[in-house]
Amino acid sequence: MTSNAEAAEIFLSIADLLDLLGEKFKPEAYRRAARSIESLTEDLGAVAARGELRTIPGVGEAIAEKIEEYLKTGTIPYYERLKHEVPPGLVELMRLPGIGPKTARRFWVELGVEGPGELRDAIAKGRLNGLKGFGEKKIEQIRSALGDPAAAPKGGRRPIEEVYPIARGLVAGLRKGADVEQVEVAGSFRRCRETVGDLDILVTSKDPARVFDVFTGLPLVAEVKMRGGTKETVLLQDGLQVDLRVVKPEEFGSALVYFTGSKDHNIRLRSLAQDQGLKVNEYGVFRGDVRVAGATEKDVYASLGLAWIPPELREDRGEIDRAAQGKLPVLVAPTDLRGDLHVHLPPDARAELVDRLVADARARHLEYLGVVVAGPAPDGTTWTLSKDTRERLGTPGRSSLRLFRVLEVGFGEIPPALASVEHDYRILRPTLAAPGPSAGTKATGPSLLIAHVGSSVVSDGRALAPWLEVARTLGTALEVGPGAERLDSSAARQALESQRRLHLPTGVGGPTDDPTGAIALGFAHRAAATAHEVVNARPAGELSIGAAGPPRPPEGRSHGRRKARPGTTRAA
DNA sequence: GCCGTTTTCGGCCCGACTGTTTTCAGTCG
Repeated sequence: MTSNAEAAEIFLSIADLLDLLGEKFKPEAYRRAARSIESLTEDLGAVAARGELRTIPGVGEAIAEKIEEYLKTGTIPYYERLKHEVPPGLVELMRLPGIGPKTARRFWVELGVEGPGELRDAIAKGRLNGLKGFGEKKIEQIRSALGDPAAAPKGGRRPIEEVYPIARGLVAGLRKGADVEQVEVAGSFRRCRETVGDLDILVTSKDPARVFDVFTGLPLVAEVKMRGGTKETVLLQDGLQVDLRVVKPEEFGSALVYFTGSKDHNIRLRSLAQDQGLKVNEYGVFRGDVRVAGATEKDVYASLGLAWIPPELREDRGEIDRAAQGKLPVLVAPTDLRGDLHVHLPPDARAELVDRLVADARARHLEYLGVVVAGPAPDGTTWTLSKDTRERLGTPGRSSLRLFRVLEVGFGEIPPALASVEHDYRILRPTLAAPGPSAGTKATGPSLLIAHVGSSVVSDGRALAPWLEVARTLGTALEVGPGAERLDSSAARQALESQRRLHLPTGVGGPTDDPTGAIALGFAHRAAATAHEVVNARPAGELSIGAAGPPRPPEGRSHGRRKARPGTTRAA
């Protein structure tokens, strides 16, 4: 069994091992290839079958060859060889905070230390004393990293929906307590990646010291790891690391670009700048010593001849070329959403709850709601909305809000208990088993279907394919957003590539701090979805879920495909 | 190892911070 994720893992491991062997540029080359492979929307095998491995950014002759080996045999001889050269414990050492490849390598070469246990011994025996570059503090730092496994997680990403309320809380705390002008959470959080490793918060303020004081005093903050003049790093109580940076107003835009990333996007921006005789860093865009942009992101991109690029697209997947050509897609905006076809109410919903839902929908200028009137309860039984609730929903007063009745069912026959429930639309909630050949064929009838497919099913590109086929046959849209039952952004991109429309949940009627709607929109942006490709961006009278127009090509490098050099088959 | 529409060789992002340093190396993001 091979997979993109596993291949990416292997290349990351190769990079670590090369680091430990003291290689200079190869590790970064392997990491870049790993990042590209990981963000691929297509199975590596399929790319290889077309002979297009080398169109993947960062994949050249040598790595393409290794991918072929991996696909054929499930392993890479070069990797196996490296593993024999480097003791496995060294990789563990390198993952400890404060120890990088150079330091781990020195322990290995100079002290014969091959892992955490041996390093602990070496420290206890005083073998680090007198070693050049190792003073008391450094040794103590390493000792505590070795003794404290909780200090180890350099990695450990968590789902964005989990981090969302934390980020909001921190921003609110800063706004309330300190004299801050602009505040923005950057990093992969801003790009709305499915998982977030840490938070990067940028602020402008006339009083940085006060900002740090306020921040340190926030209840969520457990420990200050580092504090300088412009930057503070803290650990929250749950272990999440947060970097706070105070920047000057004239630098805010360039800092935001820089810290929003992605890394590959930034690298490409800089090389584009170099071509134009410009230099980009977090302080601005410079021609010589003259700042030509920096205060806003728009200025920064404009100074490079680019349209502003939405954060969710900044992954070096051709967005920079598109921005240069003025061909960026117009992404679906919150104001494009005209309804929400997937709203749940408990069967015994109190009147206030129903009224609040309707009021919230109006406040958001939604034109219609699809309320689930019947469906499966968590205990496996079925439930239907109470008569009271239905009547209350059915009398939206003078508002023009239109209501649809939605039935939520699995694939196949409608259960007898629900057969008599009147409905306008259906939501299909597939079981986690792969759909069979005849799955869903009975689910015809009312015009509009939304599949509620688990991303646990679809996280692997190949597992999604049969679902997309079913969705195509039935003409359903697919719901995108956070949580195990919706498509993540990569699955959403594939759905769009197979001409499916998306449904975006809005969180209407839910708690005000519910991030579902914002994250769903972010995922849709990562998939480069336009309003035309979102079913609930259509007016109530024109709801149709069929194909979203002409097929879109898979994303990739847009700047021409490089031809493989003939006759230069050099090994790594 | 990758990359390039001025390059097939010679670059490879770059700055803050820390600790150990009389000028810098390593880590981190």
